[in-house]
Amino acid sequence: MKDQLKELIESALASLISQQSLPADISSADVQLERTKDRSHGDFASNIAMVLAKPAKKNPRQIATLIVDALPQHEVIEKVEIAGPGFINFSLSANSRQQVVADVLKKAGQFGLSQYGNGQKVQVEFVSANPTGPLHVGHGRGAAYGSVVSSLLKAVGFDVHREYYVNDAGRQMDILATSVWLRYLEKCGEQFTFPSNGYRGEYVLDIAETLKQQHGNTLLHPVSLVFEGVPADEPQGGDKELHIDGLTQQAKSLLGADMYRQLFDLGLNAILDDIRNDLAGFGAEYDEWFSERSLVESGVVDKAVEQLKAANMLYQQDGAWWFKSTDFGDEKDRVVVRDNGQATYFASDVAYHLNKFNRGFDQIIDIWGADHHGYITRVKASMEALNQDVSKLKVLLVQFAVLYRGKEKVGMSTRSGEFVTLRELRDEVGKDAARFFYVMRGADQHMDFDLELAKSQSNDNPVYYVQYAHARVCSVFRQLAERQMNWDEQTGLQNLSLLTEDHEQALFTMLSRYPEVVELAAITHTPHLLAHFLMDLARDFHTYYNAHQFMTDDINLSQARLTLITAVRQVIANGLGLMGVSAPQSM
RNA sequence: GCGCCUGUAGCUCAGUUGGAUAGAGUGUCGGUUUCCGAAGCCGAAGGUCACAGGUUCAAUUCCUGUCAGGCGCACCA
Repeated sequence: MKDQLKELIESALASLISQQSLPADISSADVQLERTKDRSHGDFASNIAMVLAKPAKKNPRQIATLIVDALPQHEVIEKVEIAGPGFINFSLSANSRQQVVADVLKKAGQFGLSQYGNGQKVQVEFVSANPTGPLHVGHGRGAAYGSVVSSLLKAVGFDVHREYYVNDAGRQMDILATSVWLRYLEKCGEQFTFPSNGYRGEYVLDIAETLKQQHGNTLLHPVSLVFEGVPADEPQGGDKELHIDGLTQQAKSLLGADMYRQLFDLGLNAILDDIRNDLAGFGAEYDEWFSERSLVESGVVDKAVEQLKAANMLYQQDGAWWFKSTDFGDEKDRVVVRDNGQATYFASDVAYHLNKFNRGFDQIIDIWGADHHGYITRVKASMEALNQDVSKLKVLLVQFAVLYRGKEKVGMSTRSGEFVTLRELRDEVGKDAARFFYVMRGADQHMDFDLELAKSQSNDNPVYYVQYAHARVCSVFRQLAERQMNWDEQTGLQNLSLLTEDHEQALFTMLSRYPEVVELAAITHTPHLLAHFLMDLARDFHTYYNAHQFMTDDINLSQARLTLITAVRQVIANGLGLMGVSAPQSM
């Protein structure tokens, strides 16, 4: 519809240019056509006359008149008006406004999908939380956002590959493994002070219990031996980092490399399974779980470092290898290999991103928590240094949701184990409400998440409002059956012209906007537009419901109305589907 | 100190990538049910779009500065 109008304007411009009424260097990209906010301004408005005022050296209303006169006749247009400073307002014909209902019913679940992306390959990486503990509500926003962005891109024709980067290498995982072992020692009856920097969550005890069931007391070493030569912990006037690293060394040497690896994997797999499970239950599906350890152990990380060296992008200082990221606008250079020979987290990130580029994606989207924004520059710098096309890489930041319990702010710390898990949120609020709530706000908006409110299941939560609209249509059809009546789609479609009420016209407009909203939300990575659209559509439906009877004495009118609300139900279902929220028949 | 994000109704947030009279939910106040689900609907009140400049036909939107809040600034992940 919009495209049709645009073509008409372009052909008007072309004929004006050929008549030399307008200068020739006007590009069709200048043609902007927008939905009007106000019904009295018609359906679409173009500001083209005002944009052209300067280059054409004519006043906008004069240009608008020229364009309107040159506009070809077409059945979709009911009326064209020039208004305000030079807007050209288009009103669509009743016939073309109704057309959308037939379109919705015909395409059903496919309505709103498009081929905009043309099959381009897009990789979307999201959540990627360290497998050192269960996901908490902070990860929930990234999970909801990432999965809806993926669905939207898929809906508009991109070939989407969703990925979770598993940080299963590195020091944090060693600390987890060490924590598990120490809890195991406690279960074996040993007594000592748990390291201040260890993982203290309940889940560590569970894994330790599994370890004990599998291995009995065979991994038991006396505490005196375990703590022998280990630097003091912070509360004892020492350094907590050196303390925990010392304990990790003890674990490795006392248990041996093979046994330590078993212990390590037990913890890793237990937590990773939990995360997988959790995300699946939250409606966040993945195509691939990409292991950092696989990059390290297959030498890909070392290779990436070598490539940087070969490109003359590294230098050695104080025993470490530094990447010249300042050459690419970073505020300081970054260490890639530490003086102890260990590669940094950044090194594997370079390798991982290089791997993404090598896999041939047209677009690479990283969705990170806002606390990682400092990494954007250095990661992009490394790809630039390795001659990759950095414009393919987009990093989308998701701001933090500050948790409240009523008026009270909820503190969060993974180490101390005092946090609200995503699973807890799901159990109490439900997947639907949680997802809708998270995605309802722009990702760059710092949002307040009130757990009390989300748990309350009150109508403060807009997801019920939208779902209720869907259920309400279903209810109408149940009522229809009870009255021994039925719905005839053909009769309905043939009588759409009877739907002349303002409420009905408003719904036509809303339905035809849906594909535009999906496309815009997809390409600008802003799923909250879809959430807001659904709330608006639901409100328009509820208003309509209250104002008019669907089952009237006039059979043709009734059939037309039933056809309209069936289309409304379909679009709500499609929209909720993209958001990963269910569309219940009754509530 | 530097960087990123944010500042819009009492509160939570939209604002179609510069457009016409700045919107919704919630809260407050008032109305609404012989009728398809009242988880609904209708109305009222509520604004210096943080502040000050600049860019142009037009600025909540873009630029600069100031103020305020969040988050980062490791040879941690």
